Amino acid sequence: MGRYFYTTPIYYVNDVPHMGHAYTTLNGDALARWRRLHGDEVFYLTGTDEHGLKVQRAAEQNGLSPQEQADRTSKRFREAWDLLDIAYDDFIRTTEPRHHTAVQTLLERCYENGYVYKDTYQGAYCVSCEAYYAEADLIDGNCPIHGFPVEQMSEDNYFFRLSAFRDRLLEWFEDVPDNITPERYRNEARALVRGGLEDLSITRTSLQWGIPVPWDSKHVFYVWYDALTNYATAAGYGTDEDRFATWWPAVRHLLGKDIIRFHCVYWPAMLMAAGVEPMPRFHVHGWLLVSGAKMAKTSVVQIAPRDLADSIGVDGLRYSVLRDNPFGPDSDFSYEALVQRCNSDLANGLGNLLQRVTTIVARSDGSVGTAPDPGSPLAATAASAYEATAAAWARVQPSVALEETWRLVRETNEYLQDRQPWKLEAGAELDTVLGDALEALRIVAVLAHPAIPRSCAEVWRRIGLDGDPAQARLPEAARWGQYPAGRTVTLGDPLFPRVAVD
RNA sequence: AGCGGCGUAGCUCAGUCGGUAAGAGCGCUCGACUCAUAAUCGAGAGGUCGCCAGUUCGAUUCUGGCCGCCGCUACCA
Repeated sequence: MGRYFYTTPIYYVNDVPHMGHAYTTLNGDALARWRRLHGDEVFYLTGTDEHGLKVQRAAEQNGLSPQEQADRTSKRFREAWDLLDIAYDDFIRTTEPRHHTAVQTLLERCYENGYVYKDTYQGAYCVSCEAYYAEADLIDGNCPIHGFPVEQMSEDNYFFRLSAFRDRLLEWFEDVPDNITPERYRNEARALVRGGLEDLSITRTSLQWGIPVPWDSKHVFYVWYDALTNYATAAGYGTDEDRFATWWPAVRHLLGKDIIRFHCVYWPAMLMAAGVEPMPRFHVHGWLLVSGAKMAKTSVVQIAPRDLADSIGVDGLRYSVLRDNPFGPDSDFSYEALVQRCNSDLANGLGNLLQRVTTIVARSDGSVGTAPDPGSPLAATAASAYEATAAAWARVQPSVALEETWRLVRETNEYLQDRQPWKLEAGAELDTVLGDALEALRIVAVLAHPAIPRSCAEVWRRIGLDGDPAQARLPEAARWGQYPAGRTVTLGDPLFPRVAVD
């Protein structure tokens, strides 16, 4: 039995949930469900990042306290994930006491180990923004937001000695060939390390909405170092060392490519500085693009998951997102493509298959299901579909996994076309053909469960099985021949109604 | 500019650690079927695997160059 601790980034509460957030969260949910199907111990973590200047600002604008602002937006993320059937095991908020404890513990260890020191931070400061800007961000020497001249300011900050970790980080890359996948992002992360690392300022005195530095209460930790630590917090760091020892070695971070630097360079260095082992593993994905524009930063095209789920269904959305957007490269995201995928794979494919099988069963033998043929030609298809599906999930390629699973759907349709059960008289041959089709549906319901849990449970129910495919245990559950004769099969409304294109 | 990535059928994408591997789905054309959600099944058309050169018995797969697109370049999560 394995152990898997999957994480999403924690989402910043100055923004409401959109498909960019949902993409990472759905992939994590499906991966977690796939592992649970194997009886593995799984801990799936998501949450919200609630400190920092932007939250303080948003709160002021809305006439709220920062905590109220955080409460309000954090709730919207939980609602979005509940709507999408995200089975998270923990939802962490960085304003929780357990997180304060973990951040203070982790960074105090870094401090005690000599990797944190006080120095003066100097930079271009915009008084209106109350924020520093890098020279490159300035527009003709002016603040990019207000257009006013910036001032050279300086303040005392604590710095993290990132520069001390270059060699150890490179050793980590050397020792762990799959520390970051896909490989393209591993290369990018390694290039960042090789390119040279400068120390980082990790505290602020100009800001109140943050976690206080334990050895110097005038400072709060800068929000990134607060945020990254959430993964350790949730595993029990600083509050439950036994629990931490159990889960930390199993940690796998899912993240978008835009935050590689923070996750794949800064975070491992912080862990090294604090003496935490081992290093996490990282699974990095690209962006969903809408007409070539990154969804997360193009406010006009921000799409709320709810709006899509309303028109194509929760499982329609889950399936399409996972199937059509390979985990790794950037991919195009469009409503038309979602609808197309729902109609072809779900309505015409799985849904229609279920409908034709249950219809024929309902017309014969009083709706009672029959047993499959141990020597069915579909047995080999089911076996290879499972193997290929499992291999793809293991490589963190949900789109490929679903493609492989759907081979069984397709070949079952071919099989029915070939045997023409609607022409057969009641008897052994008809029983065998229907038994085979029901068995194929049973196996598909298990293999597809990570992507479309709700629909698979309904398939399970309609073919007369007890419980839920979530309770099935792979790889045994994929073995051909387990559908029991004598169950009552239910004919219902189409499982996935076709979606109109407009 | 430096560093990094991407470029495979109309579309969305797999794949090749160099050799019968040029693939899938969708879309399209023709045909079959009618149990089923105008669904299903079969056949077919469609690509010099961005361009050029090199290494090799052989490259889409390796190396170099070029073209096109994109990301990062540090305190904006």
